[in-house]
Amino acid sequence: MAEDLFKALSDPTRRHILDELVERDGQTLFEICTRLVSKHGLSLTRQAISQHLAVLESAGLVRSRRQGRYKFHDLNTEPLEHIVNRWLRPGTPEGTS
Amino acid sequence: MAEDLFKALSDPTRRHILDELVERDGQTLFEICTRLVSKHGLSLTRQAISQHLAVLESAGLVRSRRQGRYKFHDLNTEPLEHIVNRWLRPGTPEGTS
DNA sequence: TTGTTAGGCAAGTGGTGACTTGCCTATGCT
DNA sequence: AGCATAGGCAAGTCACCACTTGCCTAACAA
Repeated sequence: MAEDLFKALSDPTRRHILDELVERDGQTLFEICTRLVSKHGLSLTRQAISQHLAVLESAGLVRSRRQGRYKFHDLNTEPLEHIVNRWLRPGTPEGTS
Repeated sequence: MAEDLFKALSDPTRRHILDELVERDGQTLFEICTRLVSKHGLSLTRQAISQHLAVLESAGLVRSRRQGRYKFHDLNTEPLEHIVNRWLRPGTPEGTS
């Protein structure tokens, strides 16, 4: 649903998580935690990141695959491509690509 | 700022306003109010829409021009084009357009 | 089996944002 | 002038969301 997508993107921490997954796909929860702390200076609990990942996953922006006791998270940019086209003028050159 | 842009898009009423402005550009506040009520069944106060328009305008998605006692609102899709490119994989075909 | 690591579940709290209500200013018409 | 229309300002309420705390389960290693 579009509602979940925009709500997922509305939080800056979740956008930082997406930034991390663009750099390196298939990260685990603890990896994302430590990289958010070291690179962006965010001091958040593991549960906070876990909840953010759940929101991103329900929005279709992140897909997760469980492997043993690890859970790897992969980015999925496909939902992003629809959100801009919604408000493009009919006849605008960018819409015809 | 990117923060304002995503926050502006996070509200469904604001997205409906953008939908209205795509259909007909340069609408006034009362026009947007009546069309939101008639087409989307939203029952909102004039002030609510006014505040939404202020948010959209501070995000750069709407530009307003005052003319007499009327204030016309125009859509500006330019900020939308940056938000997708942020998370496109380097090397993805869509990113090279 | 004991300990450690990776992750999940659930309740509670604080702050922000959407919406309303009430009143005020400004433009245009007669 | 007087009145109606188009819009703005400010305070107050309410619900939702981000975040924490505490405890629990599952997998691997010693």
